[in-house]
Amino acid sequence: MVSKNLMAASTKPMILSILASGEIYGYQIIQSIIQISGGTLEWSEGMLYPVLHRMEKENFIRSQWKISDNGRRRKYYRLTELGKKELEKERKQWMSVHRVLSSLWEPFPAI
Amino acid sequence: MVSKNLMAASTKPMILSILASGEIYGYQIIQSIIQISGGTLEWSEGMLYPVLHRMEKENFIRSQWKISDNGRRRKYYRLTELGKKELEKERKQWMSVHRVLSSLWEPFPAI
DNA sequence: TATTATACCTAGAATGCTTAGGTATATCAA
DNA sequence: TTGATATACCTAAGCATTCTAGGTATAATA
Repeated sequence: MVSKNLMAASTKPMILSILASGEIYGYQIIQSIIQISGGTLEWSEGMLYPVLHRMEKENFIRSQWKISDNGRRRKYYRLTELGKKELEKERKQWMSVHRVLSSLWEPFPAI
Repeated sequence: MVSKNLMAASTKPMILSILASGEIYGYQIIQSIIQISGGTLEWSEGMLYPVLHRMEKENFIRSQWKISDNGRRRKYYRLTELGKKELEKERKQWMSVHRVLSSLWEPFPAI
């Protein structure tokens, strides 16, 4: 189980990162995260969709309805140019925090 | 500048980590973080003190007033046993999220 | 004597996730 | 054919938590 705060901080970069490798629909994003994390991250639909909607409003991603082979309607998302830049920002931010934490956790912290 | 969400997720583990190496007072925690991060993380007093108070209420840390050499009163904090366990939890959670992000960012993600 | 740095505190605004619901349809077993 | 399950989407409102913007007090310095 991952804390609320950590969830909140990681959803956006994760979604952007997943979308960086191509189009994908919401429900599938959840499955991917569960799979990649080996079940450690328990993403719910209720937390995913609002984030997707907000990111679309902010022009980081764009959506398109499609009908799959089995007749289901799915909303596919893809990254915009702005979204690619945002991903880079998020990645840098995450890494800068991670570096600080790492240096605190190392038995012999860097000077 | 680090996003609000990422701030929210990292303050607690950072404070616990800093306190793991010994007693320290609030104002000094801010200076440490600024120094360790090379100025990347801009911690304010307004965000630190409420977190310290909450963590003390939750019994992760304990405080004690002391008078420094120059006569200033300072509130020193130290980790409790519960706080040490909490730090371990936080560290594990952070790493599990970091692993997922890393695998998404690697050009050749691990199978 | 005035300014700056140190050192603490908090109310309330703003933000934004999570809970807890909801709809609709395809598949599959009984 | 009927019921259960999985798929696939959505949202209102509660709740938690930072951040803004103030506040107090004192030592050091100009």
